[in-house]
Amino acid sequence: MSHPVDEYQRRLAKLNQLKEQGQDPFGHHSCARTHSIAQLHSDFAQLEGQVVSVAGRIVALREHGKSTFADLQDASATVQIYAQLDVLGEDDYTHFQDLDLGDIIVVEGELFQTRSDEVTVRCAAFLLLAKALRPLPEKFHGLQDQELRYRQRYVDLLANEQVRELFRARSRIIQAARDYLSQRDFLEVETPMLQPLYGGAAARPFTTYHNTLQMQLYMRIAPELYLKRLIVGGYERVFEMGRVFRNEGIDTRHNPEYTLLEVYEAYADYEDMMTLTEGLVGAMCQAVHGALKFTYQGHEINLTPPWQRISLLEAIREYGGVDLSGIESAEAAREQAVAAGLERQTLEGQSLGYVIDKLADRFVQPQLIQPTFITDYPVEISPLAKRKPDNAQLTERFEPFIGGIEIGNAFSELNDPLDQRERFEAQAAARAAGDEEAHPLDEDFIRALEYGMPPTGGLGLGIDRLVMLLTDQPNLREVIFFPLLRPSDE
RNA sequence: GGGCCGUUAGCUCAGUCGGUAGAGCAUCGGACUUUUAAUCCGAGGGUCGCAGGUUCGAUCCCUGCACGGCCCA
Repeated sequence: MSHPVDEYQRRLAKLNQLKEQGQDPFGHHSCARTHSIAQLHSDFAQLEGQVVSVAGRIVALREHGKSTFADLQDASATVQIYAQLDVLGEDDYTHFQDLDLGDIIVVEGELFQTRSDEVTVRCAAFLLLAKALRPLPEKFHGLQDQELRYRQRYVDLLANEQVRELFRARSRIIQAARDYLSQRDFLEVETPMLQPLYGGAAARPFTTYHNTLQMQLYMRIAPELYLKRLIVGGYERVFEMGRVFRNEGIDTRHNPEYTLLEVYEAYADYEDMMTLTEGLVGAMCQAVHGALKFTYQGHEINLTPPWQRISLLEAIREYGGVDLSGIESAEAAREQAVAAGLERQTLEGQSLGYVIDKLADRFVQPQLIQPTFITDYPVEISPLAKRKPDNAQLTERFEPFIGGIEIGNAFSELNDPLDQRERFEAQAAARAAGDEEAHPLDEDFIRALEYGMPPTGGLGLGIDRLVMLLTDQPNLREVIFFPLLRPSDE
């Protein structure tokens, strides 16, 4: 080799050499596995001395001249393979030595223990099932570069066991939520992701186009308005867990597409939704911690019900030191907010409810480490929630917070079609005034309410954020397999 | 959108008060039949993110850009 050859070229040459010898690693191979690798360990007492067949990726190679050790990894575990010249014969042993880190093989041989008690397969035969043309990341540190980890999650996963485990935890958490609801007779349903009109949240949508129908469509920002139509239709307990799409910024707690759980229960109200939230989030926590306690970024968090309940205005007074009692105009609230340290510019022209919400975001939310329900949100920022019986300016709504993070939103659903129309009209006015997150008016949804919707409690939970909390991750992107990134140059 | 930080070998990271760079792992060659972050001997591998500027000379200083991270909006 007069010229330096890079690793990819080296491996490609090996692949071509194999093909010339009549072997195609990517061809059809029967790879009858007798056991998962985890079974070799768990059932070693029974399997010792027997011939087993396991398959996986080579993640380590230790060559000793006339014998070679390899570590083979499948989805369940890792096991050591021992290849010996006098067992395999010269040709096969040479082929074994030609294997590279990352190659995927199937190995057959007797199971034994080395003198240091390592469970090991004595390789009697092996077959290359897939050639890895690219080298693995560094074996001890794995792949650390955050950008690469997200862009090439497959490498992150194959190199970092803790990342594989993290996403298994995500799956268990989601399964726990489904089980919890199914056991309580909630029906899992599916509603449109492509919608002619979007609604159910304050957010800007992604827009798309249907060619044949020649119409603009929106990716849903929430399933809410469809799920409530199903309550009108007579189902009493429904839920949907699925992706929603919001055309807004990306940060440690926002990804443009994320997984939202929405639950609706007829003949229930927002207080029932608090109880449901406590039970549901508790079950999700149990699924990964086996208890109602966990640690998030150094904070001990206890999910034992009942969670703290405090109204939005009380919370602002208690946690933020801003007393808005008696304040009725947006201007007066804005002055208070600016005095407290909010930027005037962001509050200009906004409603009283908006100012209150911003005060809470800034001064209250970060302090809500233990699970807390903030209740009684202003009606102008809650266009789908029922008003409080004793105060028409507030709604029967709450947001749950854990670890300083908002994890959901819930209310007694507004079922008065006449009030709903007025709310939509107020939203239209807000939109005309420049609020791009205001709801468009959905005539068909009002018509559905006009057929009569029973009193209903509704709950939305941000699944990614809950997973982030329950797995102690500081960044939402850590719990989304393929977070959205700008394309790189390469 | 703003501020701060990062981008050096395939990977993990050092480093150069401005004189074109190092380690470990990985790779290649040699030794080694119970090792396991194997060990020992030897070797190759870099447009130091991209583009300009300052300078005799830039990976290092300056400006812009790209991508990412953290914080703020």
